[in-house]
Amino acid sequence: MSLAKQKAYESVLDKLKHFINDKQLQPGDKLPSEREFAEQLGVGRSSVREALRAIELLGLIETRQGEGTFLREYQSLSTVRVLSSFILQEQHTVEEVGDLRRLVEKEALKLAFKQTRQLVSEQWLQLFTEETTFDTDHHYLFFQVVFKNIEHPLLQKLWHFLMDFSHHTDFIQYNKEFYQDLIYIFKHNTIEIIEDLYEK
Amino acid sequence: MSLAKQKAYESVLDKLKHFINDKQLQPGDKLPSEREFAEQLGVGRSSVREALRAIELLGLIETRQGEGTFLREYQSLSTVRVLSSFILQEQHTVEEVGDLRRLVEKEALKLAFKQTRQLVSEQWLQLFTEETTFDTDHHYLFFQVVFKNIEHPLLQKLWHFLMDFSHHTDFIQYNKEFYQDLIYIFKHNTIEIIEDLYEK
DNA sequence: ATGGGTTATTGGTCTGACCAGACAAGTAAT
DNA sequence: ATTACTTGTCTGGTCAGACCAATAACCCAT
Repeated sequence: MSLAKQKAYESVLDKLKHFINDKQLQPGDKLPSEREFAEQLGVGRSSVREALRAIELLGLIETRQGEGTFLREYQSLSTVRVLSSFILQEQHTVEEVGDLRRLVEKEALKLAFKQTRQLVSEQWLQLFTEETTFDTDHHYLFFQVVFKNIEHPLLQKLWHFLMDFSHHTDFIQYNKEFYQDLIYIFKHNTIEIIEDLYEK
Repeated sequence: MSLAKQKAYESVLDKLKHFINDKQLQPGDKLPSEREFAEQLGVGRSSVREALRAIELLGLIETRQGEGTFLREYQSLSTVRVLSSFILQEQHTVEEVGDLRRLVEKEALKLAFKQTRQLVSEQWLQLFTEETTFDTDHHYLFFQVVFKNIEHPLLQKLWHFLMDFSHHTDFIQYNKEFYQDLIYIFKHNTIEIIEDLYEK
């Protein structure tokens, strides 16, 4: 039926995906050489390269001439840099990304509240010094604490992605009270208040 | 100093960026052919292809054999989709995807409640016939109504993606009462109840 | 053991070839 | 004149081979 014929480089990506999965490869591990992989899959080396270049641009792999191709820790920064350099201001998506980011943050806060309420609030307090500036970087650190303490890699990755996007397009604006309220809530209040905090 | 020598396909991407900018190309417009572009830039066609394949994977362009390469409307989540197919290889994420899906659905419900409460509940009622089965397909239709009525493409795309994933890995199980409760809430209650419904 | 040169391997790049899909112009049949 | 077919020429899709550049592995002389 309506099966769009898959391109060679796309099938290479699928195979690569399986390969990584089967061999349980970790970041830093070496992938097969381009020539070897091409022969294994029965495709041309150029097709393998197209696939590798694509995910290299995504920051998923790193290639070193003379050495090989290596799995990399996901660096969403590079992705965002590439994307935002192509996408000139799409106004509505910027806003929508912000919505989604706040949504994810809120849910993460609730998880943190349930799971590691005490631990998080302690680490938060350490973030505040005399000269704390409440900019995007501070926001990042603040929620970094949250995501590091909850067990939810997917939520964390999504958040990172959304943060990077915001970083390059918009500024994150919460006032000082927002963070102070959160700390107070974690110390004294109940979880329902978090919802209220985000309703405004 | 620290100029890491740029790869050919990366310089192609830069040039392409400028090209799009200079010519003020819009989504749907045609890019130069691979051969022509290669000659213009003084690089091989394979390098041009590596660049194009990379941003094709990002969903920035669309190629049609025999016709050419065309600029595409930016699909912000196509990136996430690609990344996810690589990142979501760990087993424990099936559950996490479910979490995220419920999160998105809940937020969408709240939006729908605020924006098009009446319209949604009317359309919901039409979904229930005598022989309604409460399976994944029904769940899809039920929330399809929600997402079609709220103005949030990003949330909608993310939900679609998560639904696709759930479809292939897990089944979505809510009992009949869940949907009936929602309809009742939209008719008679206040928005806070939605939160309660998801807490159980 | 150590240093240095040689060799093999890997990615980086280009070229040329051929296939397949799309399309327009030209041509033959009606 | 209209229609249907053929052909040429665009386009991307793919492959094989060649060569360069950088690194790693090896071997040998010291």
